[in-house]
Amino acid sequence: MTVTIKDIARAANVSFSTVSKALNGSARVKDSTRQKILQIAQQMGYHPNLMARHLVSKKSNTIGVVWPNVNRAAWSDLVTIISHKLKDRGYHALISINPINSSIEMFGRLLVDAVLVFCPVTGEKIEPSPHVPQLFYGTTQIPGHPVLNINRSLSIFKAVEYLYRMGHRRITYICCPPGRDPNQEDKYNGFVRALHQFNLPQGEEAFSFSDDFNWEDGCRAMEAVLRRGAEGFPTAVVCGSCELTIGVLRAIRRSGLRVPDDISVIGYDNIPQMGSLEIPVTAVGVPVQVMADNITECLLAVLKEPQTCFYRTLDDVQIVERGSTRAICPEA
Amino acid sequence: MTVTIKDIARAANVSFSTVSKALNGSARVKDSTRQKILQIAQQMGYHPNLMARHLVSKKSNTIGVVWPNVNRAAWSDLVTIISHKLKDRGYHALISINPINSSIEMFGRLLVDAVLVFCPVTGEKIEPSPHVPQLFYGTTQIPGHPVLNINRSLSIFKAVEYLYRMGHRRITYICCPPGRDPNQEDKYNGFVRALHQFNLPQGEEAFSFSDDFNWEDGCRAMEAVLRRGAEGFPTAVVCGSCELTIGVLRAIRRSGLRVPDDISVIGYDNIPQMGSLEIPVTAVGVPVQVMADNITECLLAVLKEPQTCFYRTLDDVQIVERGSTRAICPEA
DNA sequence: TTGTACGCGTTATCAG
DNA sequence: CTGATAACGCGTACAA
Repeated sequence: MTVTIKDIARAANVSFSTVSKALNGSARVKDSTRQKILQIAQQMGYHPNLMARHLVSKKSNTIGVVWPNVNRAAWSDLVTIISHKLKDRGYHALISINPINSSIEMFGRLLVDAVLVFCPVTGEKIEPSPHVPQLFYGTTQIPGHPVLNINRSLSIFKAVEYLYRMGHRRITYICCPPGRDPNQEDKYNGFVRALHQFNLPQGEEAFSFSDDFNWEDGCRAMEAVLRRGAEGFPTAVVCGSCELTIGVLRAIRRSGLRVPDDISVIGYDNIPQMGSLEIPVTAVGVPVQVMADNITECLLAVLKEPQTCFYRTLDDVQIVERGSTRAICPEA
Repeated sequence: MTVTIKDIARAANVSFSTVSKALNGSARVKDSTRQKILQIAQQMGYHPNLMARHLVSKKSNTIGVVWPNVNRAAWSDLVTIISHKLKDRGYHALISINPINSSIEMFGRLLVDAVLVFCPVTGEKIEPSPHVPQLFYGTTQIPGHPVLNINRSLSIFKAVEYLYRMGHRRITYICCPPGRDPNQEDKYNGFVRALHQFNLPQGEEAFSFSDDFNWEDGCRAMEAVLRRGAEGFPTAVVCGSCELTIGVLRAIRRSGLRVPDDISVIGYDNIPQMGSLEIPVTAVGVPVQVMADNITECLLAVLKEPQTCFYRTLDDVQIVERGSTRAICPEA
């Protein structure tokens, strides 16, 4: 059925090892022979059998990407860019959206050259595989393994700083509560740190926690804020994610208020989608392109140096202004 | 480094072929031996090498999914469900978001058991691989290969029918023009057929074509409609995709009109996201779950019968009402 | 320049 | 019940 180098060898009247050499561009083949072999391979529709090749060469030019939740908008761009970049480097990215450990296990068996794991905020405890170099993204330290993360704390801090400089003094943070997972802890800490730094009110009115990360949760959290009445009413809100921002905008619109005239909104997650919401939203965070670059480079580094172990955060936080915030005169 | 059945054999003082049998649950192994082997394998951290296994068994329990555009919301749910369903059937889905032909080629080499190809509306000509069973989804017929598609024409027809029954007589279709690709042709035909069937005005005012499928395109197309003034103004619009619907809603809101009081909106693409837009939108189309079920079954059928060739459309069109349309009194 | 022999990790077939 | 042995398709020393 499938055509192998032996078939080609037979057709070309040479040994199959000569075929192998010719196909792999070894110099030790006469040019005329190579031409003939290449041509025959072509017309017979030869495809190298990756399995067999890998079995002997320990190289598949393939990288496994574990991506447990496809739907998170923030990551679909990221994965796309990374996939392209890897392709430029000669690797083909294979994505699995099955549960983390099952995917790692599968990739381990498949003998991909390396695995990139996008760690979801919630969920199963990660069990690294000893059989393949892995890079983890978006989680806390994993002993013995390289981890890349983004500095969420700094992002949120800069968001508050930005609002503060525009004159805002009553700012509310809308996100999942800090206890939920380390990433939320991190963001929360950044917010609290900023409150201290700029001497802003730190009471209950500075927070509205959502139950989860769906837009409905953001909507509810914002509605709670709007119900607080004049004394607790902020002049600006910081949203902890793109999805939450959608809900926040929706709640504000439904209440009859307008962004940014009545209330300023700034969102976490520096992804293009922030510009496509019902109102384009100014966002803070590490740009997707920067993330993709760093992840790809790290991955290739890990590939070369399988034993490396580090915990590195990306601190290249940037603000993209889209007009969802307004400068105001701070009240005396 | 990696532990193989030979290592286990050595540790257990048996031959490697006995290990293989024990691991694969052959009945021809003494129970005590099996227990011992299993235990040793466990504690040595044995992982079967898929490559080697495949090399001999011609089976990888792996299915390649070619998914060229990750960002299309409609498909992310679909892929997720399919991945889960395949997992239940003992297959692990591997996704590639690289260009179609490159991905097919890669999967062909990797020797996945079958390939599912989501064909993007635009783009490269598809070159099926002779080395692996393939199922194509969402495109026109491909000679010699099984293709599954959805009946877009019927969906759009039913959307118009639905609006007609509610009393609407001036309905505008917002989508990419029919010449663009067969899928748009199909939708367009459904709309035109409905206009005929229900004797509705078929002039220019019944159409507003978008340049592309981004929400901005939908927005512009709807703005064009709104500029037409009273005589060309429809009481309802049919949107050709989820993304376009987002833009249409936005244009309507910006113009100060309200849905459904001033204008009814119905969207194509029966996906949950339609309920999460700024206004929940009534949508028509084959439900994602139905699509996933059919695709999975077809895929497994193709897997068993690699030579099958068919072109089948899914006609199970359903309307999910979300209150974005309003019954009106047709003017005499 | 070309061909031979071997091994990669596994399953399957047969003989013991 | 268990153990040799061949095969899967390929790359690579090494021999010719």
